[in-house]
Amino acid sequence: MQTEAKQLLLDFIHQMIPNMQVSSESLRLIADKFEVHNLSRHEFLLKEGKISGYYYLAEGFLRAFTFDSEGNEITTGFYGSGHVVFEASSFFLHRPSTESIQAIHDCKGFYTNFEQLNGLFHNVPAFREFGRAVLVKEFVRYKEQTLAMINKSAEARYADFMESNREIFQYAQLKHIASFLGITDTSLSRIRRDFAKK
Amino acid sequence: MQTEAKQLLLDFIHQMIPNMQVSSESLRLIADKFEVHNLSRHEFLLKEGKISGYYYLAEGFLRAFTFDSEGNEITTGFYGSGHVVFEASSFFLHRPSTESIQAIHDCKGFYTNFEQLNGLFHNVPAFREFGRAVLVKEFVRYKEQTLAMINKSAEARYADFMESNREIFQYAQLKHIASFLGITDTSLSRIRRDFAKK
DNA sequence: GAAGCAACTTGCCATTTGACAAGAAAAGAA
DNA sequence: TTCTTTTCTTGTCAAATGGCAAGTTGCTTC
Repeated sequence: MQTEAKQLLLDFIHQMIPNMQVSSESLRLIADKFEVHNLSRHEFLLKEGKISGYYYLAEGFLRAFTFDSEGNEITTGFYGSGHVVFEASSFFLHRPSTESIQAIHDCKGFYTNFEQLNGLFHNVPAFREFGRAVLVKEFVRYKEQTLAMINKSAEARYADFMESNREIFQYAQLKHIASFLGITDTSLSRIRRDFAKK
Repeated sequence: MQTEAKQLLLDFIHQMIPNMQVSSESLRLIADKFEVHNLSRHEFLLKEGKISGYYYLAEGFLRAFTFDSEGNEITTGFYGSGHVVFEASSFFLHRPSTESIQAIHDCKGFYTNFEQLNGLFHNVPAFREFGRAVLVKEFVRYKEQTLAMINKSAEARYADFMESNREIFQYAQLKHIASFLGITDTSLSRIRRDFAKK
């Protein structure tokens, strides 16, 4: 069902492994193991304490967050269309997640779990390559994000965020962007005031 | 040369993919692509601006660091024996590293680069699985480390670090541990004073 | 061993940052 | 639409944190 909608997923797979031929039989096997999963704004893809699945986000925006030692909600990531979204520790170790992931805009995508994904790795060689490419992409992305927290000032991180995430910036709340940048909403407000002056 | 020394590497590979049979021919291929690489204390495995390789640390201790926007050195990771050490962004994207990696104790290990590793992935199927396992392990490790920075207080992170890294704690300088924990050496000193009181 | 250097601790002070609160603006519900 | 709730901004204030400097300890090197 909804196989035509899954074309988005198959296109994405092809795009992640451009050098590999994938038979239509393999594509069918892959599409079968993902199910259409849409979210409306504020709905959760993953709740703290649950075990993360593997979600290809075809359309919409998501936000991951956790809590600091004083109980403040801290945003750990934003995701736009074209990303595979999962919480690595929870997904690979089958452990309860300390992060939650929530839609900040209506989302369309395709969902699967560890077992199904492992089955595909086993049965569809080209899909292993896809899995590896996703892993590399997300690891690199996460390292760059965390290193920027060290290397750049809050002002610079804010400027970069606005610049390279124009779309997400439209939908995310400022308080969520603030905690993502490692500051409070108060401080972000002051940074924005100073930016506006120039 | 030094093939007998490389047994440590081969043992490690076997341990990372316990369910797979690897022919002795394959093992030879793998061992050939790694070269023995030892470091004395204070020597660099990777310098900022260079492109990261792939290093299996058989013995010794390493420290990764970068600089914040005010020029302070910030330690981003410690590594003990049994770890594969590389800077993900630099290694996978062939880009100059923003981190440096330095020995904090004499090290023995085995080194290779992206091209050699890719060749192995191509020629030795079981090694692909090893590469994937390493990637998962390091990604999970890094996520847990960065989430702990949010979820736990500096005191708790210090207690955890002492508890689960007794060996590294022996060799690492307190100022390096301090920046790893996200605080200054001054603050760590005060935390230690308070810990000692109880 | 002695001298020199680096690491660690501690006190004092300045500054940044966040907490809190009040008001304005925007978004959502009825 | 109007009412209600949430978000955002801005001010004041308090507190945590870091910078700096001095003193001590412990390594290293000659």
